[in-house]
Amino acid sequence: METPLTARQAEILATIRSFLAETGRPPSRPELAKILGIASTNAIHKHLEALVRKGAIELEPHVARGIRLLEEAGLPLIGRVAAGSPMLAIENVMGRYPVDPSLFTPRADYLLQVSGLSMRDEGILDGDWIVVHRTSEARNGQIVVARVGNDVTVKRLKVRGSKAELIPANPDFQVLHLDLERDTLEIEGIAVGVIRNLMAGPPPSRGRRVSA
Amino acid sequence: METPLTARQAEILATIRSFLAETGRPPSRPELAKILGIASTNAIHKHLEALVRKGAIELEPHVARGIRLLEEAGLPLIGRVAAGSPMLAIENVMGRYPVDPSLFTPRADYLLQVSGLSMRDEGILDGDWIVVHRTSEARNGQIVVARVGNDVTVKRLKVRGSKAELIPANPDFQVLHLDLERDTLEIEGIAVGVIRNLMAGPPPSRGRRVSA
DNA sequence: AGGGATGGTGATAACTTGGTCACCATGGGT
DNA sequence: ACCCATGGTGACCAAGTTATCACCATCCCT
Repeated sequence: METPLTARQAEILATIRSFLAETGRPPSRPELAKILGIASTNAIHKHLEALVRKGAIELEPHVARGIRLLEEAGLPLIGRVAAGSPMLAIENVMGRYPVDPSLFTPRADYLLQVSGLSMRDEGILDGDWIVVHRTSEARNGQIVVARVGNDVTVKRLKVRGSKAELIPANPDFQVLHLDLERDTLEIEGIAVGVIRNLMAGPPPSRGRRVSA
Repeated sequence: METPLTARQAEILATIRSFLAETGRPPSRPELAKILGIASTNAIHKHLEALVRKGAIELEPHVARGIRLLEEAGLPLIGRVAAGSPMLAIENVMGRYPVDPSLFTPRADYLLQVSGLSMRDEGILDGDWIVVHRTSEARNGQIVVARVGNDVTVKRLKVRGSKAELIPANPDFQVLHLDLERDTLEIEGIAVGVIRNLMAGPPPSRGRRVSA
């Protein structure tokens, strides 16, 4: 979305989305007008034109229900995270994959490819995708995606008072001890799932990836 | 689908499916007629009525593009497999989940919930879902879903001549040796992926499940 | 004070689409 | 030889739908 949508336009877009999810077909202008409590289909028409201008939808001219949503489908897969860059920065996105966010709870927001074996004993292996729910709140014992300085890491979290521990699931790796009054610990999200592609083998882990 | 579709009806259905995938909206009758090289929209109309009778689609009356596909979405999750019953028998299906078959290669056909830790060192844990591609052909070294007698099991396959081995990934479990001239080994499919729901914990593995 | 984007009413013309009728051809089953 | 389901052509109307006109109100910005 190049230009930000107004509140009303976002409402129209959300209505289109839910209509599509419920009925399996895009709404017509009269249908949209009825749902939104608008008397004239022309108001809808102009809203749709605004959404086209702002790149949110496409309209097929002279075609009934010719509305196409232009959102990117699927979840972004995050590979190596450039130092200091926000997790979802374009440079970190390796692609989008058709994973249904509602398959996991809480809702999945993105995928994070793991490198290394520090969570091996939790069944998280090199190259696996962690399914991440974006949140800054995590509870003790949850597997979190954390940012410590410039590094992004996946570990089990344990907090007691001002002391925090990031605990690997592999005796070969060391627990990371943090003093919250001195060190910065940012929670990027919590791991809600794992996806492994067993036949993806060929390119065996090229490039630095987020260390688990 | 209660009644089997004719070849032509299946073709119509496939056309609707691909039109929907490409444009995001169901086709109108004239559009279908044009794609299929049919001159009269009435032929389409009668085909659609046939598809409704056979339970393949629903039609919203007096609504443009009011075609709804009635296929079950997502992949079936197979839990415990009743002795001797085919893998996909209704009694074995615990539900359907929105997993995109094309996310894995070769294409995913169903999900199989694993019980036990016999594949622990491959990062396959108790309760994980194995993503399975249905095939009777497997190559050496692949993780297969195999039926030995009445048991369904997930193991790594190794065949040499008439001898076969089903190898667990956990030293606490034993390799299963088979003589193909005496024992029956049916390959149900190969594992192409793993999905783990980290927050699904609550019901800790109730009921017998397919042993890995 | 004026201009422009946004959000809306009401009406109309033109086109798209669904529903239906009459009629025809083919193949399988009785 | 007959019936019947399937598959198709051609034509028509009613309803659904898109597109466009004139006109109005509010808010923000210069």
